[in-house]
Parts: sequence; C-alpha cells; structure tokens
Amino acid sequence: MSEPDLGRLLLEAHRALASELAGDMEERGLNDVRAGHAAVFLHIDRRSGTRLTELARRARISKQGMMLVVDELETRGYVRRASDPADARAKVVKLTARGRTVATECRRAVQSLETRTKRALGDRRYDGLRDALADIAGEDPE
Amino acid sequence: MSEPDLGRLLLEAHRALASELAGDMEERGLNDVRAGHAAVFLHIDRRSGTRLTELARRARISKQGMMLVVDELETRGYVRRASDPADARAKVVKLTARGRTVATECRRAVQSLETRTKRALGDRRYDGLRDALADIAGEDPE
DNA sequence: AATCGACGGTCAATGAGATTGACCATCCCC
DNA sequence: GGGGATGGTCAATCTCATTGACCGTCGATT
Repeated sequence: MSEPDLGRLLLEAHRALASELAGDMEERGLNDVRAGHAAVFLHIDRRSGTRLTELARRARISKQGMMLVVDELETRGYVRRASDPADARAKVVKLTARGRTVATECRRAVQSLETRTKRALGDRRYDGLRDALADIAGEDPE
Repeated sequence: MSEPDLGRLLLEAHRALASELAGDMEERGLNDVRAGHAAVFLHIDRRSGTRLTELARRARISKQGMMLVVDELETRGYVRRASDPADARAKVVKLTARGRTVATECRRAVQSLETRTKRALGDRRYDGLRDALADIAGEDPE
C-alpha cells in the first residue's frame, strides 16, 4: 500500500495551496479575504456585475454556498446586491469601488500562486497534474 | 487564466474520490464507516493495537482530530481503548472482533479505489500525480 | 530522590468548505 | 392563464480538520 493514500494527498495539497494563498492575500493587505471569497472575485464581471446563480455556476458550487460567500463579502463592503431591472426575481451582485480594488489584488494573488506552482513543478508536470485531476474530478462514474 | 483554479480542481478531485470510496464502503456493507474512519483502519496494528498519538502521526492529522475519529469508532463498537501497561498515561486503541472484519474490508476498499484510479489514469500519469501532489503538499515533516 | 520539561490523552471551541431540503415569487412557453 | 423552470433565500447539516488549555505521568538531569 502506498504511503499516504491518494485522498489524503489531495487534501493536503489543497490545504497547502489554500494556506499559501491566504499568506499572499495578507501580504497584499487583504486580511479579511478568505480563499473561498476568491470564487467571487475571479468570476464576477467587473463592470456589470453577475447574478448569484451564474456566479455559483462559474465557481462550480451550489447557489446556497455562493449565498454565504456573497453575504460575507457584502458585510465587508466589497459587493452589493442590486435588483436586476430585466428580471424581478434576480439580483445582480456588483463590486463596490473597494471591491474592485480587492478583486484586482485577489486575481493577481491567484495568478501568482498558479504561476509559482507551475514554475515549481515544471510545465510538463503541472499540465499533467491538471489533466489527471480533471479526470478524477469529472470522469469517475461508478 | 486557466479554467478552474488549481485549488478548486484539487478539492473536486478529493470529493470525487471520497464519494466513490463511500459508495464502495456501502456496497461492502460498511454503511456507518466514513472515509475519515479509514485513517484508523489503515494505520492501526491489527493485533496489538496502536496508541492514539501514534495513529494521529501515521494518519498525519492532529491527535485531537484522531480523538474524534476514535470516539466514533468506539461508539460503533469497532475499536476500544485499553490502558497501556507500559505507560500509565497512554491508552492503546485496539480493534474489536467486529472492527477487525471492518478493517479488512476498509483496506480492500481503499486499495481497490487506488487500483482503479491507477488503471484509469495509467501508471505514468498516476505516479506523476502522486509525485506532483507530494511536492505541493510539502512532504517534509517540519 | 526531587524537579521539571516533554509527552499522552482529553475537553471545548472554532474554521473552512461544502451540501440538501424546503419555500416563494417571478418568468416564460404553450 | 396555467404550470413547470428559474432565482434567491432560510435552515439545518456534514466532513475534515484546527488551536488552545489542561492534567497526570514519564524520565532525564540535577
């Protein structure tokens, strides 16, 4: 049996990355932004804003999950919910002025982390990793 | 910017694997055994039992985390805590008769999942994956 | 032998990442 | 204009893990 099982390895790699991202964010002065918040900053339309459901779809989490994240971001003043004139059911999540700045930093932090990881592993291994992960995450029926 | 960020991919791969393992376990009649419980079954000495701290070390989680897992397993009657004659502070976690059976099934399930994954990815990509993950996770015990 | 730091186990609180189920209002197609 | 799909929300829960604080025992050093 191979040492740590694959699941464990996956989890540890995830945590390692998350904690490194958190460190990066803090260095950029984003001390109240969690890794999970990046899901919004990475996927929201900077100018026009994006609907919560659409955000959830892009980030690949449930809409309820996205709710929580948006709630927190709204409390912190980084986004606000505006009603959508085109659809009375819908609300558009929009970045505030502060939010726009933070979004930029956040995107840079994520980008920088991926770049560093890619450099550390080497292009070939990095690509192979993404590829293998996508396979496991997506194409594992029973 | 690459599609889902690496962290997301890691998380999704982990969940996919975990849920598949859960399915396997259930098929084997282990419907009250979670993926996390495998940490014990995979690392405990079948005959002599193992100390909680040692289990935690092997599974690479905190001793408090291992406490919870052992608590649950004890409630379910799969392990029991016996005091260690060699050290009055210590307790030895031992498999019960039922626990031994479950441990066997559990090891098989994990083994089978890894084998299937390895087959699905191919040896080279599987090895590359483990290697890259270990790198990211920062395999050194600090 | 007494001391004192390290270790083993426990309790309590918390965090981060998610989920499912249930609801209601609105939308849009037929 | 009915009725199923969609958008948002509330509430409850799950899993994997953490840190901090404590207490009793161990054992190496005086």
